[in-house]
Amino acid sequence: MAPLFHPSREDITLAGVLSALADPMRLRIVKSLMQQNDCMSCIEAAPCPDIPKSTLSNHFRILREAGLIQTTKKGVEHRNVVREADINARFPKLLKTIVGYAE
Amino acid sequence: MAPLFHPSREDITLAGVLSALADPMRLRIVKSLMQQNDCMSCIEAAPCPDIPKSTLSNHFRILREAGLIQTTKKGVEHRNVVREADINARFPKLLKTIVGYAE
DNA sequence: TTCAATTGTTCAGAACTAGTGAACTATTGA
DNA sequence: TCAATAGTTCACTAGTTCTGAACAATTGAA
Repeated sequence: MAPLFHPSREDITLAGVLSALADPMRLRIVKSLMQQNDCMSCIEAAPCPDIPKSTLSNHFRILREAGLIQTTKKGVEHRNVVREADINARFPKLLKTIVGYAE
Repeated sequence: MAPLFHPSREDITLAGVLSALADPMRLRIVKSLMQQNDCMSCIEAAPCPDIPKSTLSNHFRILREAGLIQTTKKGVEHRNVVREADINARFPKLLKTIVGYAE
């Protein structure tokens, strides 16, 4: 399987971050990942259980390619964590401000 | 002609604001409107002169419907201004943080 | 080893959205 | 009355998103 793509810190763009977070489901995923202070599988981080997994997989790909999350394979599941340091280095306070308004 | 639609302050959503600002052209429009401290016509606020006017009109509609700008007719042109007070009331610091990172 | 269960990706088609030229409306000034 | 200007609306095309189905990888049990 092709390795999962993650942009380097410098390649994280404002437009990419904003459009990734503009989707309510993705914003809730990021919020729960940040609250967890730990890695979560895609299913654990999903905001509700009845989302088709192809849809969920797509949302995680968008978050990953925007540079918002880091995904590593661990056994059968993918562990996800928010790249807070990278986002904060690039756009200080942006992530906290936006996620703070997430329901 | 139908009057231009503007959402009330309470109807401004985070997702609407983020997806409106996720487009680089719209973000630049908002930034130049904020720097101007005055109303601007659509053409004045456009980031470059060769944008088709239907495209420009569409971007202004999206900004308007997201609650980011207030548009009023004045003679032959439309004067636009950012609804800073409304956005700040709804999502304090959000606008300034995002626009601060606009190129 | 083999098989089933679990987690997630990829593919393809349907539904939706965005960009744009052309036609249109409204206002102004000559 | 006519031309010029500023925007909107329409229709078409191109591209994106959502989703079910098929697939791949890992694990644990028989």
